Amino acid sequence: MTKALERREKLRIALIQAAEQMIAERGLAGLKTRDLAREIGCANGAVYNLVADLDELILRVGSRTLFRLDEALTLATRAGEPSPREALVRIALAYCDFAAANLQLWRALFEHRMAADKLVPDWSVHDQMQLFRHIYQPLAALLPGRSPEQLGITARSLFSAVHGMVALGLEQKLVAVPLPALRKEIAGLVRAMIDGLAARDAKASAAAD
Amino acid sequence: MTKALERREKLRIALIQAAEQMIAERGLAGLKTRDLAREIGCANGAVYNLVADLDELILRVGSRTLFRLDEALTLATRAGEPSPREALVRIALAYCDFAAANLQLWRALFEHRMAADKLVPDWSVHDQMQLFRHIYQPLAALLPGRSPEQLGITARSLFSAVHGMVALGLEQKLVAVPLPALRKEIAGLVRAMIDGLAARDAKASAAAD
DNA sequence: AAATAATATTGAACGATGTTCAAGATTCCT
DNA sequence: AGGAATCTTGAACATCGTTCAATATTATTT
Repeated sequence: MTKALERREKLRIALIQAAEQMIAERGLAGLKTRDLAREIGCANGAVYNLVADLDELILRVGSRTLFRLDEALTLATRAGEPSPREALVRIALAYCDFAAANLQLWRALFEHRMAADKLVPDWSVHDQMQLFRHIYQPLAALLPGRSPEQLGITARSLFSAVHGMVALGLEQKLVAVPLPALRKEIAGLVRAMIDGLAARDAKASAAAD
Repeated sequence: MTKALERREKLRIALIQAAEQMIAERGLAGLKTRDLAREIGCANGAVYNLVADLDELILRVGSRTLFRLDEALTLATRAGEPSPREALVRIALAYCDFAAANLQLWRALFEHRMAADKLVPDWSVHDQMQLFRHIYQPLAALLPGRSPEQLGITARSLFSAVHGMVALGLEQKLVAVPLPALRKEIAGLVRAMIDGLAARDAKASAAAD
């Protein structure tokens, strides 16, 4: 009972890789079971032996994308000894760069929507939370007066704000903005947000004396 | 040659309204030509006498949504005489409230993606630009040192940042955050961004003396 | 007002798609 | 080696958006 399972596992991996490549090349809407089957050399029905449905396959690709994104964000603050403020700027720019370099795969993370009745499996939800931790530590250094809960919320807000700038900035619909200009804007607004938050906390802490 | 055209025009309007209601109730993916045809009382093929394809229909609904959103943002700063800073906060909260109250229609604005070859018609692109103008005026009052071009870019960045917070905040995927908490977060981060931007500009202008 | 031309509407049909499942091929255990 | 268990297959199904020849309706002409 090993030969069959080995083959299955190899095919499973090939399937996920083929799906990743297909999304990267043709977008989430370009992912077709028959093309996938032809690509990995099996019947189209066989896809459903490897994966429950397309939703799971998309989530599996999303998991890989999130992992690579996590690596990119980790790498962003490795070089030198950036201040917490500059670390946050670097993370934001790394997020922007990753999205630009992996446009379709990054879009798929947010475009995909499960059927209303089915719910996202645990392993997928868990992946998504990990991103905020990159922001959490520098933010904690910058805003020492805040509780862990407050910091978690603020970290998510900061991430969301940068995500919005990247999302609308990379959208062709609105005025196409060149990538360097977008990076400059992101860096500027991140610094402004941080300064504004720190000033507010400093004032609150002074008033408490 | 008037009887036929009148009927057509009435049906066209009914079609767009039916599509709007259907998206609001079942989401963009729940929009089906056969259901629309049954709803407005015509053959499913007749939909293509009223509208080129589903893309156009979705854009027409989007146009209506953008118009209502514009109204909501206009209304936000009408009452009282808010300072520019508070006007921007109100606009951001109005955006959040509109998105929450029109969740599916608001999502459709950003979920929809044209086929790669076809391009968005002019009348639809034009609509989208108008939103930034609400932000432009208060921002110009707060950052007097900036050129119109700089203000336009910053206005778009501010809008994008708020959009990101609303988009990820209303997403069920991530930790579901209650609406009042989201509104508080948005107000806080908008104030922080404005303060940070103003402080930066003030410092630059002082250095120029 | 009747006949004819022009136009609009219809709904069956097409091609694509995700998904299922009985039949056939393969693998595993004794 | 042979039978049981399992896996793979690809044809079939349901559902889409979209098209188009046939039909019904409206407009124009005599």
